[in-house]
Amino acid sequence: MTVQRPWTGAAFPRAVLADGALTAAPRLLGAWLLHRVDGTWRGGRIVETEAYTQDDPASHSFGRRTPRNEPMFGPPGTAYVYLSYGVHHCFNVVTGAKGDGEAVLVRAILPETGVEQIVAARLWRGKPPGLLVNGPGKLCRGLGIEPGANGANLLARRNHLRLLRGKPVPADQIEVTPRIGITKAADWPRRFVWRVSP
DNA sequence: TATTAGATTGTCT
DNA sequence: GACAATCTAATAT
Repeated sequence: MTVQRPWTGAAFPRAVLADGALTAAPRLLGAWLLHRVDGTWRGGRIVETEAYTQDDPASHSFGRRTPRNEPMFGPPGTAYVYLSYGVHHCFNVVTGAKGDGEAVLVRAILPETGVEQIVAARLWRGKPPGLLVNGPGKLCRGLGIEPGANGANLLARRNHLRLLRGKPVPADQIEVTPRIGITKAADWPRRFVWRVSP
């Protein structure tokens, strides 16, 4: 089934995000992430997430509150975008109550609208990328998410960067694994993947 | 096919 | 000054 105009859907429920990153991360699978660039919506359903909480040594919010991690302490539904390795940007959905330093890193989506633009944006030295936008850096490049989106409200209807409610993914289709690319708390099972089974 | 090195810059110590 | 929630291309096998 293909949804023709996903951007007309309802915003993702704020209450789920307010419940915290550990609850929200699996619930965000199947939700729609959409970004309007030059009048065209790019996006698709989220298929991979990671949870980061304040008591987590791997989280940017671990320890003290700084200018960089400030958005993570904002209200649920806020966007947190940061520069990774001086090269890539990564996109998070802030969770927990305002004042809690929590977020869910969105690592991958299934491109379902604006696919041509996504593919074009990901061109790298003339080589065409695969269809699945897997990897947080590639996701931001493909969707055109930039630092300007940092702190934006993802649940506001008029925004260009939006998070919409999707059909919840059954628990038996969710795989839980350790997170990718971290050195601290590397064995914590806080990565959630929507196992796309045929 | 698997492993490794290099890019590149904001942030915090 | 060290390091990082990554990605790509090159090299080795």
